[in-house]
Amino acid sequence: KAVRTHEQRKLSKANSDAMWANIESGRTKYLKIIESLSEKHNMSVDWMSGQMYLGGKLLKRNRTAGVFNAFVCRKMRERKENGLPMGRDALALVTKQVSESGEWKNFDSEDEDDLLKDMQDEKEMKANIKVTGREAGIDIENTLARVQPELLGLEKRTGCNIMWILTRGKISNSFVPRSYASEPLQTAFLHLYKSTIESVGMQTDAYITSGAAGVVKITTGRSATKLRAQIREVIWVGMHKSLYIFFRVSEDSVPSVAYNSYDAFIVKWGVELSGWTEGEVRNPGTITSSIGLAHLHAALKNNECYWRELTPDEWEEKKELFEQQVLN
DNA sequence: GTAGGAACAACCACACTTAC
DNA sequence: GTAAGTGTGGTTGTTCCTAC
Repeated sequence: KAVRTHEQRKLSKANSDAMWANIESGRTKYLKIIESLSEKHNMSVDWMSGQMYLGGKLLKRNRTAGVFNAFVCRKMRERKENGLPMGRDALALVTKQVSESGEWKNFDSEDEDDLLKDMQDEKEMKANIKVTGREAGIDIENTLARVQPELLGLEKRTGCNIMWILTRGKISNSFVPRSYASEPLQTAFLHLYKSTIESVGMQTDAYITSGAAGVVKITTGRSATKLRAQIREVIWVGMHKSLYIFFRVSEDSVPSVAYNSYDAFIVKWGVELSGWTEGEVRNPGTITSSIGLAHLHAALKNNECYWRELTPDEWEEKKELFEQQVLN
């Protein structure tokens, strides 16, 4: 067997080092671009990274376009140019017409090439520059479809046991959590933890995305506005009741809820909102996440978040703290 | 400062064929 | 057998703006 000379090894090492140095330098430039774009457009670095790594014309498509679709594409364009109504029924109508006429089957290969090229050009013109949940879901599906057979093969060859769990990163991700465990691992999970790998996956997903179990995604209506209104109402009614019960404050003299000067409000009235779920107490209008609103709404409905009277010691402590804050 | 609606963005359904 | 892909408008979710 030929052995590389000392010089050859040295040269190879130098080339390898240079390559990694270039890669690192490229990474640095890339990260700087991501950072500057996220700052410029006021988007998170995570979001911009997703767009940069996964989006644009490089976006992977696994299916080749067929002549049928290309012909539908051309017919739709002609329809638009002729000023015919488009609307959401237009595509259904055109696909039906194309299907019934069978015209698309009678092209020679040259015409077919033209059709496909036209559609390709159009696609290039309006390349998908945004990464959406759909793309992420497809990416996960395709990747797992490639990985899973490899893992099964590894199990067969070596006798090892494998399990994995894939969860969402945030509640708005549109793909579903999934998991896999080999047979012995499934049995072991059932005996040791009285739980299946699927349920562990689902629970983990719920914890990661919403921070607590039992949070249900809101899907109906203009929920944010409705929830905010309901939250405000429950808070106001609760405050009214507690001020009346504790201090006999009449309906006419009930203060408006001062979210922005909440500390001063506590010091003045000696009551506080206990069990607030979204950090510091603030105007529900500033809570932009629907899941955050749902959290708070559920807590108020379940009386986990409620108005309570401060004890004399607590009130005194709050007053002192507030005075110090004002002085500072 | 507060409340709520408007504007904007993202996602999905629709009929049909065919690549995978 | 399943789902991607063809274009548009309706629905849903988020952010911004205005009236009080």
